[in-house]
Amino acid sequence: MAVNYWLFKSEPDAFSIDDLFAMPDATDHWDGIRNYQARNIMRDEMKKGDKGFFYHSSCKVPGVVGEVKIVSSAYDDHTALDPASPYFDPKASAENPRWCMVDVQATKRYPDIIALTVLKACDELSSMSLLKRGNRLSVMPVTAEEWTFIRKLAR
DNA sequence: GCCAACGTTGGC
DNA sequence: GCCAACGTTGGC
Repeated sequence: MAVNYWLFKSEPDAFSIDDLFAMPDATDHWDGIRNYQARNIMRDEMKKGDKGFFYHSSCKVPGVVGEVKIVSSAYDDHTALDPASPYFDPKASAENPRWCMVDVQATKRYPDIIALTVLKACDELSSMSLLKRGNRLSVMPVTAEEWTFIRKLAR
């Protein structure tokens, strides 16, 4: 099956690409997704071997900062069951965990951020999910064309 | 810190 | 099942 491409948003103050690189094997689980659309994407469409951009949001210069590889398919997000976790969901249970996550491994950090303003200026990306008005999904699909084009912007 | 856009909740 | 109220996201 062909490799699919994704974009993972994260607030760098909470979890940046450097934080991911600092983990053993530069790998961590992408927990805390509490949006059904994003969950369904992870659960139903993401698979091991897929690739993704790491995107920094809600910060001084939002944009794509590097690349990750998906190293596991989706499994239960245990943080939903942990009352001490900020991602605790009282409606989740062991029988119905509700939420899931995948494991991602950082593979590349771009020397310079590819800023959102730069992406917006590219006609080639005019239909990209990330740039659609009002889009707030924290995990979203990227087409092969967009993947190739954006990678070329990295130095 | 503001605000537009969107998702979720809960009363009816 | 509708919809108003509320909470969250995220760029600016």
